[in-house]
Amino acid sequence: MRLEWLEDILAVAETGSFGEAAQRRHLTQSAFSRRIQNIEDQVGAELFDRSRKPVHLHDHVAEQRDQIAHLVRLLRQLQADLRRSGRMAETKLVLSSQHSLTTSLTPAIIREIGTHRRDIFIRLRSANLTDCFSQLLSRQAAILIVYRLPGHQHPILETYIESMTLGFDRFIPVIAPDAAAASNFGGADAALPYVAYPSDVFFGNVFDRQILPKLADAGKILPRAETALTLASLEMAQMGIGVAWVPESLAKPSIADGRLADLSDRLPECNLEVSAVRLLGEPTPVEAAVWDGIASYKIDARSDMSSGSV
Amino acid sequence: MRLEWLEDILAVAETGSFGEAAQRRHLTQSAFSRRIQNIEDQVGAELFDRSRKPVHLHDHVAEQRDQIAHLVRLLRQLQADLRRSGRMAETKLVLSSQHSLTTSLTPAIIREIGTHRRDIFIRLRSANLTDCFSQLLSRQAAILIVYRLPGHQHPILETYIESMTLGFDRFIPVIAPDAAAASNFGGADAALPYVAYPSDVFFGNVFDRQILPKLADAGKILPRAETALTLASLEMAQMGIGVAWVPESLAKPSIADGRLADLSDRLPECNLEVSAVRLLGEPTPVEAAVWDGIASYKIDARSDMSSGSV
DNA sequence: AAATAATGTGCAAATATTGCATGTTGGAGC
DNA sequence: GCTCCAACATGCAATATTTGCACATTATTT
Repeated sequence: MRLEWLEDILAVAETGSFGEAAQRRHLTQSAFSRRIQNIEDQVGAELFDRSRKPVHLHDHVAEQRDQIAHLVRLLRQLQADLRRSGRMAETKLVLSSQHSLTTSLTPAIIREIGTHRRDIFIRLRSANLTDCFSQLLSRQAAILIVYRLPGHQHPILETYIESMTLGFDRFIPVIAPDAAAASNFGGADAALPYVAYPSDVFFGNVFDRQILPKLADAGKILPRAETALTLASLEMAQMGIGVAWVPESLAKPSIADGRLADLSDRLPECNLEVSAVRLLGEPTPVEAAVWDGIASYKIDARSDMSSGSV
Repeated sequence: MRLEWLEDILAVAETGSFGEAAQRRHLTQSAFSRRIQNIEDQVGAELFDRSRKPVHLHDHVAEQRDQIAHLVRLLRQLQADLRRSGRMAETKLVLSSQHSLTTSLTPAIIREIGTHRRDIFIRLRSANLTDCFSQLLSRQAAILIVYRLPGHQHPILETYIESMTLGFDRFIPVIAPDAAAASNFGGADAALPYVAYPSDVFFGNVFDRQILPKLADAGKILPRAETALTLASLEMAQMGIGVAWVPESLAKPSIADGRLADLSDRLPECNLEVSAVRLLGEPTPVEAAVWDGIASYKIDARSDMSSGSV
């Protein structure tokens, strides 16, 4: 198995044809065709369905597509790590943050640490809440930056982890200003169109437990779209698809320049806490330094979080 | 980056020389030497220190050794999955069990499911407790078989998971029979030699919290060896290194044929619960079937667990 | 039943890999 | 410091793989 092969397979999956994939891989179509044949020989199975043109991924390959993409990332990373030649051998650290924080608070934190300790190299990963904790448990990440509901627990027992509150944020309803004007959210006539989260992601949970119960008439809300990504939800709100509940820090720039209206005075909202998490135990010196750096960066998200670059 | 290359690097890491590694990789030393040079060219960094003979891994490569081994496993697995050609596309499931259960109860469970549903293919993974939960969170495993202390919680909040008690086991002290006879465990004269677990693994925790407090004189125990693996601990007890606390189900065969003596009448022990765990949410049909199969297999570990093959 | 677009194949040139024989080099022993 | 040996590198020729080009084949469209 080779990284090249995985990239070839993904190229076909993404372009939908050998010809286009060949272009992308900088090969003639014929050479590419035989490369695929070779891959199939080596793997020992037919990967593509040639009974139709253009070719089509076999089901068992499509199933592995995410895994293949994941392995491509890991292999590239490994190559980069091997090449890095240990120049900063003992001063690197993986920090994982929840997607919705990766574009708001986390960059600011990393920048802050960078100003204090130029010798520390931080690799930022972005993932959903459970993946973040999964990375922490498997020590693929040393520190997490995640949201949590004030007064609630993290997904992992506190006996395994140490956490630190960095600041506060709000989960607020927003919508495109024209759509806000056109509709009467206080009234009970029209159903409220909104952008939903799947209930198995963090903000889906927050919505179900904190927002839904506070809605005057929960039956009168109408999911118009669903996405697991907060950024996509924000985008849909801007497009006027419906109301989206998002972290205030994320919506702040859009609200400031008028692309979004804050509806938190008319619709329910709730508070969020931003916290840093690490495993209990003996931290490495770098980990301790970064942890302390983060500690010195505690801020009030409501005023400062949007200062993180987007 | 290629799987072959990773295997080459590991071969050098494990054998400590190009010559031996070449043999293991079925190549002449000269060909192997140039392969390594080629790998270094492609990666863009020197991987081995040739200033001494035999060659020596550079630090930044040694650091990545675990990651490389991990990637080798993932790539082999991917190849197998691609080759499996979807013959059993929708009827496979990953079950992860704590190391100490992988050799006792888990095989029996899998065998049991196999008799009911020949069409289901179960892939068994073995890992430590936190890795098991990490796999569950990242959906690399659908179901876990793990120990837990009666009345205690799993490492992950119960709001995310569903668990089911399969049976009971005991965490008991054992030692080689001759060593047992030679020493007076009731008396307070001699320090008690024992095999310790690191405190960051599950059984280390169990020992610290459940066994240590019950020892008459905790100062009088003397760690003679430390291992994270229960099986290694069992082995050391058989070699007479000291007392080892292990799950009764694991020690049962050795106790039965006289290689180990059960000291639970003279030294503290505690109960363990064996449970199955899965994520809350909509299970796939296969997952539901396996869960039900496991449910029908609830047993009393004290009498039946050792029936699992070793 | 063409016409067309997508993929496969024969062939020769270019590259890459290997084994064998042999050259170099670190380090252990004196 | 010298010698020798084991460990690694390299020259070379044989072999295997990969590629582009031109063209054949096959599915889809009209």
